[in-house]
Amino acid sequence: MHTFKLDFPPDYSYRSTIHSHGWIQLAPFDWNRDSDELRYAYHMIDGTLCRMHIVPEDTQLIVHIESDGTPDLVQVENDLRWMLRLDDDLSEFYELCRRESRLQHVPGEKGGRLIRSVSIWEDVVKVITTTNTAWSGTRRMCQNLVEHWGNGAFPAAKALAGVKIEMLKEKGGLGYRAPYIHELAQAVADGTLDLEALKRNSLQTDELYKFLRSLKGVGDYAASSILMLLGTYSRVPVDSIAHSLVSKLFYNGEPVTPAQIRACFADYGNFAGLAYWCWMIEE
DNA sequence: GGTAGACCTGGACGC
DNA sequence: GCGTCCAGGTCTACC
Repeated sequence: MHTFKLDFPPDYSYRSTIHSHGWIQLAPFDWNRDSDELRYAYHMIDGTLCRMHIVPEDTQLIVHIESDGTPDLVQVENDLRWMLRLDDDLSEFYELCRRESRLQHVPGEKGGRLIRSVSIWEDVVKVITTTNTAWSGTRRMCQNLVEHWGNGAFPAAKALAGVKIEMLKEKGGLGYRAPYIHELAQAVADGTLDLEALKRNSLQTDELYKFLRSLKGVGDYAASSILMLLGTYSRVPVDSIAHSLVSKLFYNGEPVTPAQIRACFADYGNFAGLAYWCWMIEE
């Protein structure tokens, strides 16, 4: 067992971050309501299984690491900083929030940091499992993947690439998404696709969006959601919730189009998606 | 470029 | 308990 501490940046809230969206309800995340402890397991680059126990204490995080090998603690810290967005600067977004009554609470709550998985691979697969299903279905699919092919962590692309599509449908409960996720796993596993490079990307939003849309199973909503997880917030992820929210708030319950939804948040420019998100979770 | 239908699953509902 | 319907995004074929 290894233990280290991480200091919070001044405008950081651990609670707001882990509750920023539903990710901590998806395996391998495991949140303890009473202690606020967050557990998470993942395979490091060298394949070592790393289990984290994260406990907040004043302005610090106490991080306990269990591993079946000798973990590279520098890498673990970097992965954790990515996952909990400890290095994100949202000051520009907070300035916008202060001018909008519905978002004025966001800077005070130090909100807007969307928790994410350690790997882009895991987040892309998870976003695909959110599509065309209820949240309970997403939770079930993620749980199945972790249980059957991840040894307690989210399965590596290599692990899923070797599984038959029929098995992904049957045991994973992925349904028609199984071939999409299988194809993605194969491309990542054989090196054709380097999703992790997106962490260091310098692509323009449009190029990044176009690239994500080229992945099977990733449509407009999924690509926009993945962009948000990558820290690019200019696109609103238009799903059924967005339709009903915008319809209720701005169009008197009348049906709305995706263009009308985007137009409602256009003033937020590079933060349109994040503004929508903070707006939506408040409703 | 826009539209219709298929994809898959679980949950709600009626019988 | 069983059957039917619906919600939830994306893909493909077609116009």
